[in-house]
This record gives sequence, structure tokens and C-alpha cells, in this order.
Amino acid sequence: MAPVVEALLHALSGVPGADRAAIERLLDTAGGTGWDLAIPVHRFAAAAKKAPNDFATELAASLPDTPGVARRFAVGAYVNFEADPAWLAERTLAMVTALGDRYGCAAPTGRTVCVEHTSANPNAPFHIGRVRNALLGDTLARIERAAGHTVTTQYYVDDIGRQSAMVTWIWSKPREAWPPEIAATLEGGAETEERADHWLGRPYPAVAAYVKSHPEAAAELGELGDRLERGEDLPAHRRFCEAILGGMLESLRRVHVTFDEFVWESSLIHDGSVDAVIGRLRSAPHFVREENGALAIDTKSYGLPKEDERAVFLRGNGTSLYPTRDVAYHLQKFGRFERVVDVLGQDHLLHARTLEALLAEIGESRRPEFLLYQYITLPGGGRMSTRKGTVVWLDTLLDEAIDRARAEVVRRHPELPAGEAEQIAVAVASGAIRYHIVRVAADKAVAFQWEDALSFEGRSGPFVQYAYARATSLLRKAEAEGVATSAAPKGTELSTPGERDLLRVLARFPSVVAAAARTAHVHSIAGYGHDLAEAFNRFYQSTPVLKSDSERASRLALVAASRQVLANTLEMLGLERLDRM
RNA sequence: GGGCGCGUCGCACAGCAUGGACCAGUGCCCCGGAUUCCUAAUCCGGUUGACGUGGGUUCAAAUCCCACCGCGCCCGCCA
Repeated sequence: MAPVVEALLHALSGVPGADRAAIERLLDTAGGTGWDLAIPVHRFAAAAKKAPNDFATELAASLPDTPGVARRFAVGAYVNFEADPAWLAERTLAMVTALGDRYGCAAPTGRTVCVEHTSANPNAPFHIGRVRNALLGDTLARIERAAGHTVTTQYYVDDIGRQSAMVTWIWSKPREAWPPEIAATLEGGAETEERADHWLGRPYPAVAAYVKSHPEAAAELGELGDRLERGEDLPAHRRFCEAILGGMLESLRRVHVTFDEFVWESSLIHDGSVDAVIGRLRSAPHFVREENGALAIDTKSYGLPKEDERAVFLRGNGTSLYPTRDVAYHLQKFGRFERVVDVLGQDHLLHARTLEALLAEIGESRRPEFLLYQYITLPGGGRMSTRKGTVVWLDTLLDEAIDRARAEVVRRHPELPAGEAEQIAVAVASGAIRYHIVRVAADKAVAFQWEDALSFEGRSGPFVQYAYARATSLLRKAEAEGVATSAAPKGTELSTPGERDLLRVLARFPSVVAAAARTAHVHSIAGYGHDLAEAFNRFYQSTPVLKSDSERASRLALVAASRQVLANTLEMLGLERLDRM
């Protein structure tokens, strides 16, 4: 592309507006036309006061020869550049081979990025309404790493506040003292058989309902919340939180989501950083004191869509609120990272704006970047809510996916040992779920559908995994038969339409990754994975490799490169690579 | 009421940032085909569209602007 830009720049010198930026913006890979690069010239023709079609014809004729460009010609008001296919093939394969795992990745930038995601309260098992945050965040972190940054992922654990206190509140009471409607939730379960998050989280919805209609219980709970914030009762509470969090993380590990660091909300209170924030907010420009002693910031000048136009940061009873602690958390992050990214449900938008306002009030100029996403709703519509009990657990979905995948594996490969079949089933299941969630743009609401989530065909994770398995098994066979792969594949031997299409998709990968990082469009990597797998499958179906003669070594090199790029794509999406499936 | 987001074949999505060959691409569904040949979780062919509505800007609008309609979310001394 760069040489073509230079050629155009040279040929268009003297035309007003024909600068490098304009050319780069207009020059694009031509869609279904079959040409590799194309540029519309209307704009330049107008500037030169000529008819667009004539201008294009003249421009095409006046362009200097460019390495890698086989042909250049005008069609209507467009100038097309057809790449020399052999040149493109050899260059692409050489690049993939040389870079290997790093193909598609940018050179290290040295910039540090913190991606905070998931951060679900440790009070119940992980449900699929929450999994979008985890998958978006985890995949974004992988993309940012590929973009050359040094990435740290953080999980902010909320162990302060009433929601978090509910579990401790109920479990700290002797079982005989539990209200019957809460105790009933334990029936049919077995402590020794269920994972901690499932077992300890069982009464949570009932507790939430109970305290709504029982003021004395609500008061007790509020008191516990305050004690926790003051640092009392913390060890017991921490044990419950850790037990449940441990279970939730187990669910997340099943879909290959892990974290570099955990930041406990209580630690920000106990190390004094929340107090420091409160002190700074007290002397902020728009500080106001409410009647009962609560402290707030007047947010009129920030244009928040809040009716009362103020953000309370300290309750009348002297305890802090979530936004206040979040300011402390962000100051901590700003101190360690150059960029700070928060993955948030779009219902937290107002909170994000409030956070920005509070940061401005204390004179902090840095801001986090927000990746906002819409929720996954129930099949009939409506939010999943742990408190309302309207959820599908991630574990339930995974178990179902594994069952279906296992059935498929056994049907296809009855000879496989059970252990290997199971391993494949697990990989296919998690791949299907990850891909299904991440393939849709974050700002699109998604209604959960079992059949869609569990699809192993078409635009799915297993589709991409399958292409990789095919490539792997082909190369395995080549090795077993002692067939050599060319170290210097000849572009002229890779000239079928299927090969050229595949080569083009391979060549596209680095710019797809760069664009995904720039826009935080995580779903575009999923889209690329499908395109690549599709191109490979078409090639595979239409072109013999091991059974070919003179082209065999070159074709094997193409297969090896495809396998490499499929591997890099799968890694970026967090899907397992399977040698067979 | 105010704010944010979304609205594209029957269903589910991509394309919108930077308008350009888009009489719009993909998957599912439906119909028909491909396995003596490297894995048929695949491939090939067929059917399916007022890009929510109306206006505007432009040589050019799914893409930008305005208004309206529909849906979702938010507007707590919850998180």
C-alpha cells in the first residue's frame, strides 16, 4: 500500500487537496471487484476542474511503475491497482513465517494499559448476563497486548456495602435463626457437593427480598455494612467473599478468563486513600453540604442528566459511597498505568460521567477510557437479575454446551479415548460460548437464545477451530509421509482463486488487529476469524495439497501459514486450538 | 420530562469512526447438490431486502445533519 500512496502522491502533485492523508483515506481495498486497491478520484478531478472519468484515465496512465503492482487502470471515476499475485503471495508467506506468533502484532510500544473488567460482586455464581463484561474485557486485553502495549487486567472486588454484606449477614447467623423463607432456599442442595459460590449464593435472592419487607433486618444489614466499612467484622466477611469469588473465578477459568490482579474495595478505605479523596472533595470548587451532614458536589456545570444535579460522596452518617471509592481506585490506577480502560455496562454511563466530574473537581486531569456494552437479556426480554433469581448460570450453559459437544465428538470419532473426547468437547463448548458473545458489537443488546449460543456451525467458534484442526491434521499427515514444506514457496504456484483469496485474507490480519485496538471493536476480530476460516475451508475443499505434484511444497507452506494465522486469531479470541476435532 | 444507546432479508448479525464502485455482506432457517480423494463441525448452487419514517447536505448517503417513531437502559445518602 505504501508504494501506491507514494506513486499517487507523485502523480497528483499540484492537485489541490491531494495530500498524503486524503490519499490514504480514500485508498481502500476494493470490495468484491477483485482488484486489490482502488481510489475514487471525484474529489481530485473537481479540484483539477476535469471530468472524473477522464481524470481517472489520465491518472492511471501517468502513474509510475510500483513494485508489487501488476496492473493499474481506470474504471469510471476509479483507479484500480491489481497486485502482482505472486509478489503478494511470497511477501505474505515470508512475513507470516518470519513473525510466527507475532504476526499481526505491533512492535512493543512500552505503554502500560490497565484493563479493568468483570468486577462482579462476590455474592452469587457467575451468570451469563455478566459474562459479556468478562469476555469483552479479556478479549480487549488480548488485543491491546497484540497492539504492543503492556497490559494488566484488574478485577475490582466489591467487599463493601449492603449487597456484599447480605451473604455474610445470613451465613453468620445460626441456621436455626434463619427466617423460614430464606432457609427454604437451601432445601435440595448439599453443602458438600456444590461449589462454594453456588452453595453460599443460594439464599442471596431470598435475603434481598426479605430485607425489603423487614425493616429490622434491613437495619441490621445496614449496620453490618457500616461496620465493614469501618474495618470491623472484616475477616469473617472476607472469608465469605473469597469463597464465593473463588467459585466465580472457576467459572471464568472454564472460558479462559483470568486476571493479573485483584483490588479489594475495602483496601482503599483502610489504606486511607478514600479519606484522602474525601478531603480533596471537601475543598473542591463545587462542594456543598446537605442538611443532614451529607457531603456532595454540585454537578450543574457538568451537565449530568441527574434531576437533583448533585453527587453525594459522603453519607450523613459519615460513610463513603461507591463513586467516592471509585475515585480513589482510579487515582491508584493513574499512578501506575498510562492508560486506564474500564469495561462497563451501559447502565453505568451516568456513574462514569459522575466519576469524571469528581475527578475534575479534585483537579485530576486524567480520565479512564470506557468500553460500554449493552446487556444480555432473557429470551423473552428483560434483565437477568441475581436478586430476582432470573438468571442462567454460566456453569449451566457450559455444562449443556459440553454435553452437546461430547455427543458430536463421539458420533464423529467413536474410536477416540474418552479422555480425549472430553477434552475436545470442553474446548469446543467454551469456544462456542466465547465466540457467540464476542462476535456482536458491544453496543448491541443481545437476547440470550440457547440454540444460538450452542451453535457449532457457521459463524461460530468451532468453525474457526475446525479450520485450524484441518490445517494441523494436513500438516501432520505431510510430516508422517515425509513430504517437505517449501521454505521459499513460489507465488506462481499459488494462483488458483481459492489460494489468492486465502492469501489476501492472511495479508489483512495486521491491519485488522490494529483497527480493532484503535476502535476497541472486539467483535471485528471474531469477524476476521470467520473470514479466515471460510477462506481456508474453500481452499481446502477445492485444492488438493498432498495429492498435488509440482505445487505441493508451496501449498503446504500456504497451509502452514494459514495454520499460524488461525492460531494467532484463536489466541486473540481466547479459543483453544485443537489438533483434531 | 431529561440523557445515552440501538433500529439493516423470516430470525440473528456485519458494514456507519474516515460518505465513494453497496442495485448492501455473513450466519441460521428453507430447497437442491458434493464424501472410492488431505476431517462433511465443511463446501457448491438456489430463494429472501422500502438499510425505522420524513426532510437536509453532497457529484455521491446504510454511513453525515435535523425532526419524528419504536425498543432498551439510566436519572438513589444502591452498586
